[in-house]
Amino acid sequence: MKKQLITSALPCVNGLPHLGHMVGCFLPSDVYARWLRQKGAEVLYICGTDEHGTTSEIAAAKEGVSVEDYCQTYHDLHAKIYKGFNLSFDYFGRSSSDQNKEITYRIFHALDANGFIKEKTTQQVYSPDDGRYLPDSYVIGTCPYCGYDRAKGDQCENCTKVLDPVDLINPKSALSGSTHIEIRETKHLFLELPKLEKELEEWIETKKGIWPDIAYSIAKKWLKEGLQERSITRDLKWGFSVPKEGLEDKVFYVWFDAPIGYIGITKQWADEQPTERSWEDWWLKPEDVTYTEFMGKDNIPFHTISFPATLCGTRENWKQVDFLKGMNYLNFAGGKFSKSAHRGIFADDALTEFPADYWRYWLIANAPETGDSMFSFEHFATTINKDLNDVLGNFINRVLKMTTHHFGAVIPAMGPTTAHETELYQTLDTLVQNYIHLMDRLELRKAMSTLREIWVSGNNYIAKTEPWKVVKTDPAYAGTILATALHLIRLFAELNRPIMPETADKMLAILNLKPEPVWTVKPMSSYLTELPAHSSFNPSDPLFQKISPERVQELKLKYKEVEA
RNA sequence: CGCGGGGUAGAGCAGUCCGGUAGCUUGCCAGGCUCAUAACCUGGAGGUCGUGAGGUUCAAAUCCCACCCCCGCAACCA
Repeated sequence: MKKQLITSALPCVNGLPHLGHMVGCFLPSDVYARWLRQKGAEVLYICGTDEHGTTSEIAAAKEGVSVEDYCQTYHDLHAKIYKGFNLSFDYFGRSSSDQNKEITYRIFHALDANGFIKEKTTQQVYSPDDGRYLPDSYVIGTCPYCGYDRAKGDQCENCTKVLDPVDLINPKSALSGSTHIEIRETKHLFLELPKLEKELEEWIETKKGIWPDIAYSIAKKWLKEGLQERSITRDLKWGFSVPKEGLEDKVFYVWFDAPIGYIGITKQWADEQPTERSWEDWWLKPEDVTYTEFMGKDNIPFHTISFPATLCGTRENWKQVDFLKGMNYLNFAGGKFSKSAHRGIFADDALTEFPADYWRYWLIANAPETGDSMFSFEHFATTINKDLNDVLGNFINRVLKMTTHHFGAVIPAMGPTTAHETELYQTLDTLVQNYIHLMDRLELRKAMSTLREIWVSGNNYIAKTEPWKVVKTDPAYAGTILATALHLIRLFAELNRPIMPETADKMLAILNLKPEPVWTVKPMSSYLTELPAHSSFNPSDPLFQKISPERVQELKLKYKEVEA
């Protein structure tokens, strides 16, 4: 297997992630990274905070701290939350790192040398009282079309007309409220995307039917409309200063250096152990690497057009994305997620309510793969109660209790098997193959539905063999049944591992086992018979707890979920 | 006519590319079991597949056309 490079979209350092962000890129990428590692692949899983841009500058000013301190604080906060969700990044870096600066400059110089960078004079809004240029959306005024008096300079929220800041009547700064607004001419650099359009189109065409529809169709849409020269610099202080004569007081636009951050962060990782790690092995030897990107749909244009074009224009042999897992949005039944309005579930709050594995399972099982999906506490509670408690948790519990009661806390000896076991082996051989196939293809919801079927097959086996009866007449066969069931706990643990790592470890710990670094599927006839007889296990309390209807009501109130 | 996605049992979804008896989960009803977290297993009821007595076809959820409705995005808010 080739080396597996995995990246999750870099979260903006401002603002904390909510469930939509978790399911949009972090959790699916983590599940995939864990899955591939478990299969024995050499994986490098990269993420980090995206720190540049106007928003960081302004937010830092509001908190009265330097932008460097602000970003450090929030970077650490992000890292802590992701750790709480058990995201297994090999490195969680920063787009503002020196390493990223170095790579960004290298790429910029190559693009410039190859004639893909163009200098143009543009008109920008300047606010003398704020002492800075204003992004379009930071200029507010009266919409010339509908008269709405709080229209933003990029678009009127009331009539949805797309605007230019100069169109606004009585424009003022959204920061200071100052009405003293100037239009200044300023030089900026543009990436000449039209020159690369044909190459991009040919490349995207090779992804038809391979990438998720949403990724392919969004890329095609941009190409169909024709690419435009895209500005890669901004009049800001916070960012990488532009290494070109006459432009040193400007910085690169966040969308230029953020995707390059995947590479820069890889170098941060490599620099920690320079003798053993090489970032070039991952990014400049494309034939050795399979690269999978994860992101929400808003990120797709930048990862299918701008970033590939950026790499392509260097004429160096950069690794381009092989598979792009684009996700739709997870919405909240109570309306848009809003931290300030305390509406919706943010990642830090989520962990105070339930263990990470509850969220991980629900979010992956309900991932918005084909369309936007909705989070509601009702649905969450039903899934957790039914799938995790009744089907999986109860299976483990009934097997452990029954075995302990009749045989003590040891794995009973495995005797001759019957048609029941043969049927179980056949069912599971098929289901496990399906599960592997779906996980490999990143069809997460279908994979979870198959995983559930696998758990159900355990309960089904117990129901058919009725060990509580058999033990009275044929204790040896009852031992075989329960030994088989204990083996199932190990199987389930291995299959659960990418999704619910903590639970999987607990399940293995019950059997006094440790996760095997590499798990390879074997025929069930051998996999479900190989644990040594009479080895002890640890009876455990139920692994999951149910969520009561009262608790659901409390949560709905607390997070402002309204009735549908 | 801005762009994209969607409208399939009460709810949440699959099936649509490559037309051929409408599937899954949950909820509901009944039965089995009583080892287990009042859990588990089995069976059943429930859908004119958004609308058009539209087009193509022996056959349409699936292909074509028109229309309606919902969600998201609109390139300096990551």
